[in-house]
Amino acid sequence: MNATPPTRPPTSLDVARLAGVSQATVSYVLNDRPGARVSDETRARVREAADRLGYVPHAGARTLRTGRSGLVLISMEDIPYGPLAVGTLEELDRELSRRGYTLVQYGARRLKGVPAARAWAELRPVAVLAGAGKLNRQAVEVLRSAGVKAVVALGSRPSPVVPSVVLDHEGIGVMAAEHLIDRGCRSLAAVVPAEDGLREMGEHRLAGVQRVARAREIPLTRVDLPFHEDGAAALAELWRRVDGVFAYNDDYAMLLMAVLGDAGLAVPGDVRIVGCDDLPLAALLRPRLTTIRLDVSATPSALVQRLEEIIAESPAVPSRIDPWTATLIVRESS
Amino acid sequence: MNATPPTRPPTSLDVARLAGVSQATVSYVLNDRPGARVSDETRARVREAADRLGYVPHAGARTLRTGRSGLVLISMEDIPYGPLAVGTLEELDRELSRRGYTLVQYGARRLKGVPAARAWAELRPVAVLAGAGKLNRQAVEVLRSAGVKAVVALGSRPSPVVPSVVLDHEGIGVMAAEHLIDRGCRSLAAVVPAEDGLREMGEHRLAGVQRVARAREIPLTRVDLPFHEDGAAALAELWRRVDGVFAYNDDYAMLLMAVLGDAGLAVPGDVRIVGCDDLPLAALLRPRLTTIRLDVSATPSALVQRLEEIIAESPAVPSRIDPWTATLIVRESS
DNA sequence: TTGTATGCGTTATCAA
DNA sequence: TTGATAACGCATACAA
Repeated sequence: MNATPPTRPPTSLDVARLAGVSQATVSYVLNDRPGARVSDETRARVREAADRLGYVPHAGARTLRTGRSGLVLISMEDIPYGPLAVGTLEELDRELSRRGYTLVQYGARRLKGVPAARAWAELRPVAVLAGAGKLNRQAVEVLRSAGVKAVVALGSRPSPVVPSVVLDHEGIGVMAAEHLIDRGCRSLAAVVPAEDGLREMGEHRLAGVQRVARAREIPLTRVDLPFHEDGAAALAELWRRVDGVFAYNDDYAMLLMAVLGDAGLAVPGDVRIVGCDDLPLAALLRPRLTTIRLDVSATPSALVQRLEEIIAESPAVPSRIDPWTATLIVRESS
Repeated sequence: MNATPPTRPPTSLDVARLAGVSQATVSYVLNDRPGARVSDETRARVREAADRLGYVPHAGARTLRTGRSGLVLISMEDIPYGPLAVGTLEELDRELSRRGYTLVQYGARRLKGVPAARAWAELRPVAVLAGAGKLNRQAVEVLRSAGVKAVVALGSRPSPVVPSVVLDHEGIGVMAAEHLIDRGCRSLAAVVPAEDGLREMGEHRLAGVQRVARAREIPLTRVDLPFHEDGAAALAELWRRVDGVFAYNDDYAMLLMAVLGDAGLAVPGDVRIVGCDDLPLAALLRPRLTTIRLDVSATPSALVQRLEEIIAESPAVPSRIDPWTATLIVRESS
């Protein structure tokens, strides 16, 4: 059993010694600074020495010296789950690292009474993306004061205090309602999930449905529903009174289709259902499900571009609010 | 429009000045070091000054000074998606932050030819969790040399070079096969997904099915399948030749149920199907789906405990390999 | 009970 | 072309 080699990680000074140059020269070569004029031969020696030692620069030291960490923090909890979010996140990561930033997902729980924003601030990130709910005035102030250039909210509504990436849940409700009414539905229901993480988005989608229903004078029933068959089945009477349901998302839509089938109702004959998310699974249903998909394909690059603008201008107080909106696509497959 | 206040973030020295004490005292108070004896009155003054300034310590500087970052890195790409992974990750985060560590999800793509491990090493994390595939000998060497105490692989098989969290995919295949055979199936098929991210796990699950089939002398057909109806439907002949299918997971199981239904085959009358993952959605199917669930509820705390042991012992070369295995639960709901 | 001094690894300024 | 040298913010051994 070998004794533990308590070897320190190699530093740029170690590299310098091995290459027989000064430590400053190492820094010049490895960052190939434009201004520095170092002979090709020296460069090669430095590079080889770094390789041999397995030299890896110390991010903390660099951040301390330069004042820039290059970190972009995004909070884990505030990203809705599913294939859409995963793909978007990967694209965002790609886009950011192309420009020299590093995307890092970070927990957003408060620990021992310390608000999450404070933990984020310790890393001195250049930008923070987090749920609108967590970015109250105080949190933003902590971040700003720690030198965070860009604070961006993620949510269903624009944040009053920082620029926001808005997922247009109301728009989803609007499209769903119009779709159903255009196809002859005259009595609507809209599901609001009774799950903690989903209720808020559910209410925003509901708001969109409400707007259309009111404008077109169609009665609308709000249905608060946990994701269980029993609860949905218990509402059998309700389902007989309506001819169109916006099910919140595809999962709920599938739940309803199962329950309505059990209750002897035909879909879409007796009741039309619209889901949301365009889940691959939903395409397997018989009959096929009509669904609404958020098109966020353009969001990552647009977001990164705006981030760079904000970082460059570095406005202490944002002069204006700039919500972005993802666009909707209806995918009708019945 | 206010001009940008180019205010530096406040430092502990700023706090010291405002409180009328030395910078060292600030450090003592804010970390309440056991050894330091500071009067309650001074403590209060320091705390108040820190609050007033919105002082947030600089993680990079602290890391540089102490040699410990407290960061635990986990690669984003190597976490399979879905509700199970999300819950596990949250639990892991909770568990780690209780012990003073900070979990951070980090991209695993290589950027401009720089291997991911090098980017991880720059942050000087205390531990790195990543897909077994990314932790080859060289990557581990880079991490070790950068002072990473614990490197842990995530995968379907124990890594030969570092301790591993093993998700027992072979065990899943074994259980599925035994389940089917015990219920009278005499001709099996097992799906291997033809998607890049899934194929490997598919092969491991298949291996388990194969083992059982061979032992019990049951014929087995391997079915490589992309997630499309058409491909599955084209295999109509195959489905008629078997009476039991392990569908890889619940998504594929639902795909098969749709296709088999279209082909006029009864489930489970003509063909039995076993899925995996225990998706809430799968419970809605008629007939209900038999599924296998990995029980990883104990994994986070066990993992963190082992991490601390490894960090404490700090073995330069791991003296032995310690795979963990998640346990299986069959949830039969037909 | 508190202050002084030092060093962590890096980048960047200036002089040689 | 390259090499000293200082400074970033913090924690800590030691002196007062």
